[in-house]
Amino acid sequence: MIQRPRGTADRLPDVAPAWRLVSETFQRQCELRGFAPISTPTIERTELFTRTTGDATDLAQKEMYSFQDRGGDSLTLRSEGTAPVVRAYVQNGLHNLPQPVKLYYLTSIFRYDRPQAGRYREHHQIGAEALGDPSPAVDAEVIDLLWSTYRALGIDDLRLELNSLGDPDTRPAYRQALVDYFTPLADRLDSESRERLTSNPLRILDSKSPAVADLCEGAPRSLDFLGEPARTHFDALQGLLQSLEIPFAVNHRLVRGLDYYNRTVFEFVPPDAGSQSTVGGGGRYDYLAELIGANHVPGVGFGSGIERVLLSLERCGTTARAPRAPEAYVAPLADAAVADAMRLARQLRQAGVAVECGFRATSPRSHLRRASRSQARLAILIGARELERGVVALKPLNGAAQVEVRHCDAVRRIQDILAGDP
RNA sequence: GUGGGCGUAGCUCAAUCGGUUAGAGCGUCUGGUUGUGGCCCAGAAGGCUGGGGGUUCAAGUCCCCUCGCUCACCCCA
Repeated sequence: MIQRPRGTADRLPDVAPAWRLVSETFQRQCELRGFAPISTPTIERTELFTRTTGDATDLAQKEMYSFQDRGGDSLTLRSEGTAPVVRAYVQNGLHNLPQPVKLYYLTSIFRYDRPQAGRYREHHQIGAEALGDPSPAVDAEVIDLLWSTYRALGIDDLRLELNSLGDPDTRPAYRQALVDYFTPLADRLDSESRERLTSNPLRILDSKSPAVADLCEGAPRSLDFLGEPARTHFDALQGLLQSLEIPFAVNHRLVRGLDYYNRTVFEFVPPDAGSQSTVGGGGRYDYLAELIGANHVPGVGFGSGIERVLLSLERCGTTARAPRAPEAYVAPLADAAVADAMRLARQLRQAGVAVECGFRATSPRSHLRRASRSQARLAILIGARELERGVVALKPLNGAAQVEVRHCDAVRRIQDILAGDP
């Protein structure tokens, strides 16, 4: 049998309540802050991702779902949320709106990677981007949005880690300092880190190898290389987070996996920090727009994996409320009653009553079994007898007595019964 | 891309040393005398034992390959 592609998932109805809780909670937090929804295409030109993400990143080197379309263009399934939003901002002239432009999205992300716990080839992210304003307050606002979303979901055990990577004019000096530090220690680095010494020295700091981690302890810190504006920005951000009472810890080894970040980077990580444990993360990317050939547009944002938020939700014991159960169940007992049953069901639904309809004429026993299992509070029976006399039988499923009402009064009487009036 | 574990019904699991027609619980469907639910009872449907090859008189069981799932590495969310 044909099965779903590796690393993808069918989302069955039983997970819908939790999923909806996450998306609605996030949406509400966004709207409380004036963030507006945006969606971008599932496919983008491949260069959008390769030029922004960075050539040396794993994402660009081996994780993109790229293909040629029939016209010969190279397209890529969205591998990351930020670059498409920046592209859309520029392409649609959103710089003509009051700045910053605050946007949010809920979207699928595709990365060709080996699946494991909390990691999929297609996963989903909630994300937000604030474009057009370089102020540290915008960084704080964006972090507050994500933090508040987690809190509103009952997730209170994530650790916020923070760092600043500085600006492009100071990055080379820091990069060189790292190279100078690690080069004499090269024989103690693993092969991957040795390669990064030339390709992407910052990412050595990210290594989980214990031996490399030890070496990182003594490595130069990005904060010591910040220029004056970046320094001021970072200090201001920390002050704002403190006044918002959002706890955080500076992590000198936090560098993030995408190259376009400058200044602020942050991650929310769970306490049982496994290896791929980031629940959400982001940062500032003031030079991203230029990478795709646009004018300068400062920006800051984040992405958070919904599947991982769901894991945190479970860990913290948050449960979503069950979906609405049908209130009434309409049971045709004779073939001639099916049309009537469906018509009555429609009238009830138009009146706002959730109704499940039995589709096949069968025994009362069978219908009532279904009605019970459907959680409906009331069964509405229509058989040959009822048709003949222009009535329907209403049977409350809580054991109360069955009553007969005229067909033309049915909707009103049913609403009364469901409302609790006799 | 690398390594470990696991693949039997929709789900959770049995099946002795390699031995007859692969079973159970749950779930699903049907029925339990006239048109009345839950509980209970009965019955039915549902399996190429992931797939392919090999060893053997005989394979769910042993061997090889492959696919899938899963966990970890790498990396990300």
